[in-house]
Amino acid sequence: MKLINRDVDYAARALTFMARANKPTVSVAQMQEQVGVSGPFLRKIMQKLHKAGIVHAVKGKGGGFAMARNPDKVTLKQLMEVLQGPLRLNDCVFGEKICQRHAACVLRHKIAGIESRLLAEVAAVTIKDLA
Amino acid sequence: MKLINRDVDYAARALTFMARANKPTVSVAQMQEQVGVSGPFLRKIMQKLHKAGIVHAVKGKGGGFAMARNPDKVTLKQLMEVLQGPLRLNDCVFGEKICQRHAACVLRHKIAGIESRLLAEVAAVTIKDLA
DNA sequence: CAGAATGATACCCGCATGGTATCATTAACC
DNA sequence: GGTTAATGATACCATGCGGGTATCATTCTG
Ligand code: FES
Ligand code: FES
Repeated sequence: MKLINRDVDYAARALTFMARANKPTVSVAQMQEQVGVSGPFLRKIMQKLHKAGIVHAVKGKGGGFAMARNPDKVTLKQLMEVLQGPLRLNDCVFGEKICQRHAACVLRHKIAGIESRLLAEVAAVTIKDLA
Repeated sequence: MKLINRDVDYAARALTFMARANKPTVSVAQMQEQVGVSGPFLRKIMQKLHKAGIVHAVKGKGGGFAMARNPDKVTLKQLMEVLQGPLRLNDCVFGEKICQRHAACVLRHKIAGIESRLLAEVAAVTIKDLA
């Protein structure tokens, strides 16, 4: 089981790079070597971050990306939500509709507790912490 | 992201069923309806639990499975380890060999902390709790 | 207008997950 | 001893998805 996937991992590195760079904009070309991933792939990730409002983008020559908020306002949890969907550990293997046990299911209850504590932990990690 | 997969889910239900049944052995045929899964599939799971020493098995007519330990000695963590491998949240996306940053990587550090706390939580949930 | 950058999308591929089928083995019961 | 009911072992299949590439459109600078 992986807590984070590659998208999140690369995003975290790209953002820490940007946070340290302290330039108005950083292009994918400038980041890709440090981050260790191909250009097109990193672009796709950055585009998602852009749509989510975590970075803003400047098109055209001399353009690139820049953080839209302070590094201590971007959490690992946010990246996970944007790049791999909301964290739902306690997904019932059956659809909720089908499963009659859903409300009473003890296992699901236990896992829900674990999930909420885990969420608090990933929400506490910010880009600033990583940079 | 799923914390547990179907195997673990079904195993948990089958074991709680067995814990409540309080019979010398329980056959797959007796469990499959309650657990809500096809016979062959449940058998495969039970066989893994058997290899892992969590249940013991009695072959032949009138046979079946029984818990090898007390329900409060079987944890969710054990089931996860047996049925979906050890929990390693902080798997580096690169191989450890390749990745120079590995030792220093702050993200990996943070995740390692989260992982150890999560492990403690799943180790605290036992079949007895579910039954 | 040319070139450098992102935006949007479509496609591809390998593999883990989830599930089925088949045959072998063992034990109970008549 | 033969039949039947159970597990043991294994091989097979299928589908989704994570991870990655390719392509074209758009926008800005100079
Ligand atoms: S089985 Fe659906 S919630 Fe427990
Ligand atoms: S990138 Fe390999 S450990 Fe951080």
